[in-house]
Formats: sequence, structure tokens, C-alpha cells
Amino acid sequence: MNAKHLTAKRTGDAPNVLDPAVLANLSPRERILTVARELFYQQGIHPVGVEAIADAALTNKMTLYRHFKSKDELIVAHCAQLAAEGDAVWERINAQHPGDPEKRLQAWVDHVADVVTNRFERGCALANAAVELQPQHPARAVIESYKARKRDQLVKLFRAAHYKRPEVLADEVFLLFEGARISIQCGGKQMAIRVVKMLRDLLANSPKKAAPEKR
Amino acid sequence: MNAKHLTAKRTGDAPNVLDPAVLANLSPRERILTVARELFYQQGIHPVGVEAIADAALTNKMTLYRHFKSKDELIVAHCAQLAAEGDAVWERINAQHPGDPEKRLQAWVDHVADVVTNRFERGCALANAAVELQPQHPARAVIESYKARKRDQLVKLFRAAHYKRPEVLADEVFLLFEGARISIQCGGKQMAIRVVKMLRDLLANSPKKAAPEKR
DNA sequence: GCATATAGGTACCGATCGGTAACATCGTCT
DNA sequence: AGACGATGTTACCGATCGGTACCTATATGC
Repeated sequence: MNAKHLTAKRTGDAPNVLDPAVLANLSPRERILTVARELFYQQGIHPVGVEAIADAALTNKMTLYRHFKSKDELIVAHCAQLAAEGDAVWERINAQHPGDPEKRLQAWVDHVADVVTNRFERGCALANAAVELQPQHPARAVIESYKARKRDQLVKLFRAAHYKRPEVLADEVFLLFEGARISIQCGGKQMAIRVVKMLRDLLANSPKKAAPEKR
Repeated sequence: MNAKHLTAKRTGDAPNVLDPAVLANLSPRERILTVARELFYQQGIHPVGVEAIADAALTNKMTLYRHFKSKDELIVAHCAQLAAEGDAVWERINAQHPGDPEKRLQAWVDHVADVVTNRFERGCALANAAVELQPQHPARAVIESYKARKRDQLVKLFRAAHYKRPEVLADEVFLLFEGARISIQCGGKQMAIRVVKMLRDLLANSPKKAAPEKR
């Protein structure tokens, strides 16, 4: 009975993380967090009950409560997991282009293109969580520090790439990305392609300093 | 007992719409919608029960259900009200600067500045609702048509102001606005001032066609 | 073999939720 | 005065929710 309607195939290029065969190799805690990420993203946090999570995670409510003191703590762990994954993506991009800020920026835009054109895109999971959670909720601190970190990382990357106004550029691409993700959820699916073009134009046409290196 | 904790003073420049003295002049239906707008925005849609709305609206659950068949229908009416208010703001801006697209754009940016610097800003209420509501929810159609309308209105305004790439500019300012509102909720309060500066720079520095009028 | 820790299963609790029934009250129009 | 529609009040229903108690089963280490 455990949420079979969610085990249908998705893209073909990405295995359904809710497939019992995929889940079977994970520990109960990992299964719970994996399922929570999927259900929270698809349905939102409040509508998803802990029992539904436990069922889809091929376990039960008691085991869930042995790993997480409360639903709120599960939400915090869930957000921390999302933030860690986002940080990992950033590090992977950097690792693939060591010492080359230009290529890193382009790779980041490629990543953005993947995100916004994903047919299951429903906005940034952390931003959506912020919408649902009260400002006092402990998960909000995780979300806010993550978003601030993302913006700072962009600033540093633009500065390393010798753009003239790294802060302004970072704000622009950050807001365009955030705005696109929320807009896609509000029916603006065709905005996905346009925002990628906007980002590429921004990278190509924004003024740079004359590189002072090796002078 | 009706939600006294929400009747505290807000800014001083804006009267608390939940004040019983303000509510008293309204019909039950108007009171319910007014209270719903406030509670839904502050707490989100799912956490707010119909009884809490009825109480804060100085009425009761039965009267609420005499005006709205279900909570879902109340949500639809709530979103329709938000859309109508957004449209009214747009029309007011246009009416204040008849036949002057330039001034209309500047007035719109002034409006954006008011929105993002409001200390109670918690993102666009309609975008937040879209995050909380499933894609099949009838309110989603209201939200999506509103957002599409806003983007189209911006395109027409940029075209009327003789900008060279009205679609691109409209997308940019639209996404920057949307991104700023969601980012403010994610801790980026200082983004409010920066996005306004970005919008003004965009209006001032984007290329225009040579005005073909009166040739 | 035995002890221990982890996980599964079932049943349950109190609270809250969306929604309804039935009745009392009030204002307004004729 | 009387009728009627809109509103207020109370009580209630079934379902669901977060969270817990209690017991069993399995795996691991000695």
C-alpha cells in the first residue's frame, strides 16, 4: 500500500528514488530522508504525514521516531540534506574546472539550465520550505545560511573572473535564477529557456577589468 | 478570544486590517476574505484552519460555509482577490501617468520599492500559494493567469516606451522582482535595496529605438 | 548459547481538522 | 404584527494528524 502511485517511472534518465529496489540498499534513516525529500518536494511539507513517509520508506512510524525526535527535526534534517547536496553540486562544478573561474561560471549556468528545464521542477525545495515554515522554525536558519552562502560564492566567482561589478552581477544572476524557479511553478514553463539565454548574455556582455595578472 | 495576538499595531502607517474596529464596517464575506488574506499570508494556507479565520473575522464557521462551499473555494476566492488587487495597483499606476510609458515604468519601480522594503514582506502571496497548492488545485489557474498577465503587461509597457528588446527587459525585471521577493523571505533582507537599484539601472541604461513619432 | 542494539508491527491516545445539523436571534420589508 | 432571509451559537461527526507504548523479530558480538 506504500504510495505505489509514486513509484511510476519519471524521466527514464533518472531512476525513481522511491523505487523499493533502489531504497532497499539504504539504511532506514537514509530511506526516510530520501523519501521525505521526494514527498516534501512534490506535495509540500505540511500535507505529508509522517506515516506516509514511513510507509514509502519501507519502514514504520516507530523507526522514524527513533531517528528523528519529531517531525520538525525531520524537517530540519531534510533541509540540511538539501543544503549539503546544493553545496556538493557547487563543489563538483569547481572541481571539474580547477582554477578557471570563467569555465566554472559557464558550468554553473549549464547546471541552472538543467534545473530549470527539468520537467519536474517545482521551484527551489529550500525556498519552498521557507514559504511553508514559520520564521521561528529551526529549519529556517539552515535555509537562510545556505542562500547567503550561495550568493557569496557567486560574488567570489565573479570577482575571480575579473568582472567589474561582481556583487551586482552575483545579485542579478542569483535573483534571475530564484525568480525563474518560482515563476516556473507559477505557470511560466517557457521562462526556463529565456532565463538561460539571459544568463549567458549577462556573462558574455558584462564588463571586465583588464586582467592585471602577468603585467 | 478571536486572535488578539494579531491585532497588535503594525507599522503605524498602515492600520491593522485585523482590528475589530476596521472589520466592523465590512460584511461577513468581506471580513472573512480580509482576515483570510492576512492569516494566509502570515502563516501560510495549510496551517490556518477555517475556524481560526471565522473567529478572527468576528463571525463563525457556519457563516463562513454559507459564503464559501469549502475551504478550497475560499482559497480560490482569496487568490482571485489578490489577483484583482494586483491588477488594481497596475491600473492605478497607469491612470496616474496617462500616455506616458516612461513614467509608468518608473512608478512601477517605485511600487516595487515599496513592496520589497515593507518590513512584513514575506514574498508574493500568490507565488507562496502556488508553492503550497497542488498543481491540480483550482486556485492555481488563477495564479498562473495572473502571473502571465503581469509579464505581458510589462512587455507592452517596455514596447510602448520604445525599448529595443521589450520581451527580454520584461522578463528580466519580472524575474528580478520575483526573485527578490522570494529571497527576502530566505533571509536576504538587504537584497531589497539592491534590486531596486538594479531595476533603475536597467531602465536607465537599456537601449531604446530612436522614437519614430512625429517624423 | 546469550546479551544487546536495531528494526518491524500493531494498537492506541489526545488534539485538531473540514464540514454539518439544528436551533436561536436579529434586522428589514410589507 | 408577521414573514423572511441572513447571521450567530452550540454541539457534533468522521477523518487525520503527531506522537507513544508495547511487543516481537532479526542481526551482531562475545
